[in-house]
Amino acid sequence: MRYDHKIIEPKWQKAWEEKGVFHAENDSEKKKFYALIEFPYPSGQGLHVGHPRPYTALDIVSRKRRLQGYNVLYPIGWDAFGLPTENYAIKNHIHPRIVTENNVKRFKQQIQSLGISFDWSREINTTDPDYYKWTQWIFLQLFKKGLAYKKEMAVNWCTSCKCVLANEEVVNGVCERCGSEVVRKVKSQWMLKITEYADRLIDDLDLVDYPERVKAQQKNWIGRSYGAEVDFKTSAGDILTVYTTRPDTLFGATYMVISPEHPYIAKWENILTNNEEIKAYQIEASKKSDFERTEVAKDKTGVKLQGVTAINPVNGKEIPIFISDYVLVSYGTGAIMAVPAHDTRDWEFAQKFNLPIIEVVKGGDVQKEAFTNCSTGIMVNSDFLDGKTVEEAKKSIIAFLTEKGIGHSKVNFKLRDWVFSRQRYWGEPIPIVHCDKCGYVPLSESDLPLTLPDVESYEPTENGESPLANMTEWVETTCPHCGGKAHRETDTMPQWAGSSWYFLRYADPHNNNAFAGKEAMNYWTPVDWYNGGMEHTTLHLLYSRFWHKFLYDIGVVPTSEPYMKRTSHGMILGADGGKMSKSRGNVVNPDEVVDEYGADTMRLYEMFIGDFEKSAPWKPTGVKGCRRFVERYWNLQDILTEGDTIRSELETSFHKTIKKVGEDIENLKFNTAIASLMALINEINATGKVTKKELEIFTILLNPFAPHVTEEVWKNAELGNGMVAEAQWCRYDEAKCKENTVEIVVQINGKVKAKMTIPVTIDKETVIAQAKANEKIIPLLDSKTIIKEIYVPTKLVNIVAK
RNA sequence: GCUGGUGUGGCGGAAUAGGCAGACGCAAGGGACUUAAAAUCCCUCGAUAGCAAUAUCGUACCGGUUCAAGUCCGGUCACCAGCACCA
Repeated sequence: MRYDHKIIEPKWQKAWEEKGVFHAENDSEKKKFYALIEFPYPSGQGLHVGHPRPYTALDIVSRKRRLQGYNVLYPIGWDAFGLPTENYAIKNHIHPRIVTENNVKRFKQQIQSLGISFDWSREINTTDPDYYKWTQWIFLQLFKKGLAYKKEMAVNWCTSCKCVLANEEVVNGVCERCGSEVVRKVKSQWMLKITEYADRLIDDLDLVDYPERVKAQQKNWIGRSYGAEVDFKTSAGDILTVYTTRPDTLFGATYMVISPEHPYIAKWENILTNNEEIKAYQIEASKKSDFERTEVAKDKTGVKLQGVTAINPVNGKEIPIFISDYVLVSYGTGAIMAVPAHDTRDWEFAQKFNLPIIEVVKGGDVQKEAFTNCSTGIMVNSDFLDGKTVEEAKKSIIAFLTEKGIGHSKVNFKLRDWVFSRQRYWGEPIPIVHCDKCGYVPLSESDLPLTLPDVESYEPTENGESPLANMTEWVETTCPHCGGKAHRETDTMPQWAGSSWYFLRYADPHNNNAFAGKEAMNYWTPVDWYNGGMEHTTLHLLYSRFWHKFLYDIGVVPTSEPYMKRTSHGMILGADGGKMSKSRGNVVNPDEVVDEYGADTMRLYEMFIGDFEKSAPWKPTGVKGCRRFVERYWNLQDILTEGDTIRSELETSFHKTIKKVGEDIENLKFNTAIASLMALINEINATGKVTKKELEIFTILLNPFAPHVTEEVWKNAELGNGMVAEAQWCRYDEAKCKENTVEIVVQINGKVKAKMTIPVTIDKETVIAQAKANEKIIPLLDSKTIIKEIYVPTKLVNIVAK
């Protein structure tokens, strides 16, 4: 019998789909398991071999769970709104809907050829009005709770996409998608108050099982810091409030800095005597993009405010105020107290402007550099704080400030609110109208979905308005509140909207009355295991946790966290070790691999390639090795003999392998699971035959990895007709995982000198006596004194001798 | 600079809880089968010395703990990812 994947694989894929064996049941008594992968963006390029890595990984887990008797939900859909599709549509004059349809068709066909056990009956698409109706519905709830608001502000503007970006979408000063320059632009934008959830987004990470690197990155991004706000009196009469994480160093504050955008500058115009100089600096600062502002980070610039000074509240000293762009208007109060002795930036600034540096924490040489270590220092030059540790000083100064009413403790975050509107066509319309009388008015829920109108041209406009703005007929409408004239919001939602809640829809994808039914969510959520890329840690993953918490707060989802467990896969690189990309010419198309070697081989190689969490280069010769393994397995059929037991000489190996494969799948160690199966088949082949029982067990263990060939062998060997319904995951006997005898090493002074086979039950004295009697050991111990004898059961004997 | 991670043969990578470093696979070399090639099967495969048995060295680098260190501790270097004037 020849192994022909081209016949076997389509045959089983068809059989699975016809029988619906992977359909999850909503009314089930069984235990549930919800596995989730990040649903793909159907791009024009189709899949490359990187895509199937996470799909295959969770497919293995899902298939194993089914064999263990779980009711498994492993769904798929399309995150289909977004710029690449829109740009393609513009270029080729095809409607984005058509482009999306075509791309989805191709993606679907590619994914189906891999034999992933997705429940296709629950397929969703974010661009489907029946779907985005609920995306809009959630937006309305956010609006009603005051968490969606419109604000005129400086935003990130991608010069190529002609569209605003969220902070999370700006990477190294350029657009995350297209790599073009990002500039600051003042625009009126819809914002979501993610900052309201900052604390919970950090604290609730304790409730979930995420990799440390993911938690750390989210915490970092949210950037919580503990400090104090302190009021400084100024000669202008106004109180200037600063935020500091080092209130303990207040006695060392020798000047203050406010950001160039600080509102007091305009307020003080009549008092200040160097307005021209100040204005010139403000203009200079506003011209710089964020990128430039960080590029010149080392060189401090600024202007002293002439005519206004401040008073240090603890020692009454008069200190100058500067403006400088190293102070950001968007963080804290936009103003700082500068303590050059204990802050690197303040130190640099003080050097340049020749300002006094007063040491208040002992431990460094503050004339040479700022001393910022606060774990060891002791307070000096600080009146009532002298002699205290930094931590003690923090507490007592905050108590002092609070008592005097000139300060209080304060928590700050780096996280900014989420800029939520996009000046593009291919996204969910924002269901809001603007009425001159009533302001921003939400559409009634019964008017949802607000569908995207067909437009002639999707081109982004030069003036920064959405292409929808030209659709007068659509834009002009009546106010749902007063019935008067009003116009629709023409910006659309960002790419991340539809993906912020999609996993909920899978629980109940055809529900017309809610985004998902309560019972369905109670049963299926939270997601048990979510695998996705690291690149989404501060984007999709953070956004969807935010939305979910909001939905929890308004009582429409049953859990406060959406995903119980998160794992992350490494990238598949090109054979040259670089990232796969068209321009490098190192892209491998899975279709070719499936065609030449079959989906089972492809899946095995995807998993065998290396540590799942690390990136690894794709090697065509490695694929061959996996194909050989599949054929070796197939050829077991030629040496099949009757027998409903495992032969005794293989018993230990089988039990060990069952244990190992099962555990490795749970721990993302697919590579070693496959390695142990390879080792077992080598051992079987060495005996020249295989019993039916042995083949059955091997087939079950291999099934999650290589589902097609195992189904075929299952049938050929007359084990049954379909594994999904019939097979059960194998159990192992812990006692049988251990050999009766074991080979141990004999060391002298930690170096291996001999090996011997002993029964596992042997006692220490006997082993050591045997070791000393070993013919290789006797001459080596000759004329030496034994100092110590160590026996590690089943491992080794070590004789320490001089 | 801060945070998280990584460093093991020619290559991808293994190595419970400190106990034989290099599992499994790839590549390479040799052999069998074949008219020949492919496929398959068998053998070798960290370095150095040796015909060999064997010996010495070897998990980025330096040092430490231990009978025993890839693994633990202290320090250094390199690389990857994220953040970065966040007071």
